[in-house]
Amino acid sequence: MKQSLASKITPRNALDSFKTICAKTGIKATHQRLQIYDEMVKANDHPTAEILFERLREAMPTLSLDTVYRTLATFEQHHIIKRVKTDRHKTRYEAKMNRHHHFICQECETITDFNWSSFDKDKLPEEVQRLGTIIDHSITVSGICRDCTTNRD
Amino acid sequence: MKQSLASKITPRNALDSFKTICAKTGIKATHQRLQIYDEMVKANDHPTAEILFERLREAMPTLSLDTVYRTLATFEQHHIIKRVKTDRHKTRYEAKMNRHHHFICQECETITDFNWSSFDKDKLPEEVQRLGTIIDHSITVSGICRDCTTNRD
DNA sequence: CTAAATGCAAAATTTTTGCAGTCCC
DNA sequence: GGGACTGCAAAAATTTTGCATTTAG
Repeated sequence: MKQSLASKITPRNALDSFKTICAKTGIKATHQRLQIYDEMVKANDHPTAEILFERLREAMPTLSLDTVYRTLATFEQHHIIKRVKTDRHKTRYEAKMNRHHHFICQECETITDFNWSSFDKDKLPEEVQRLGTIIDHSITVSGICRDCTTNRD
Repeated sequence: MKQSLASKITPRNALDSFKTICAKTGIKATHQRLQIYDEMVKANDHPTAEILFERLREAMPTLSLDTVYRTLATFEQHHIIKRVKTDRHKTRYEAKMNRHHHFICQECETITDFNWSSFDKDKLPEEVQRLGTIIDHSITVSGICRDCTTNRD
């Protein structure tokens, strides 16, 4: 996989680096985008567009939900963030761009990242490579998280 | 993973076996469910609820889309079919219940199944097992399929 | 300046729900 | 017969779009 622009950026210098990302991708560094990106980098809970909107609204009362949607779509196109595939309908997003995998709780919908470096080193089977050009791949584990298991009747 | 009820059923005897599935799961074997299940077993293109509805409508003019949604939800609850996670909004479904993985074309949204038995034999890392009870897991590969690569300008 | 981005409102898309009637077990 | 299921219509939920205005480069 191609090294992504955002992969070297830590929360600490996210705001400083965002202008560089914009310069490289050719998108404009607006106030809204800056804030949305910052919030995405801080978030480790794979928020939906709506959740992100609620978080940002406090500091930006005039922000509109459609701008959040449009911005996230733009970020995704430029590989600044990723969509996360879940079984549910609401699309969720993450700014963590290095390779990792997801555990998704079927009960509470919490998404937890995990690493599996020995898997990451493996090549995908020939059969898959023949299907086309591979851009990305990851493992999704679905189950019931510890919290939900404990809290069950 | 627990062996699913539908996994031994081939298209040939799908209709015959559907009543058995219903008996085991305790759901009623209605005409609509029979037809929807049959269509799902025949389909190898991971259709959406709407596409399935269109296919069935010819033979069942009074079928309604909400019944298709409700039926697919019921089937999913009883592990008769699975939802397929895609980046896009429309939920897609499949009746192939044995372990396999997906290649999803980012251009045409075609989902192609592939097998990777050596991966399937591996245990997930300890780190993941600690997150909770694992129900299922699979690999999603995203890329551009051969057809889309060829047809590009 | 100018093309791109935003906010507002309205629409489009996808999925769910209430209810009255129908059908399986 | 009784509870589960269906169809209809209407609503809910999620995402997208058109347009006038504002803003970054």
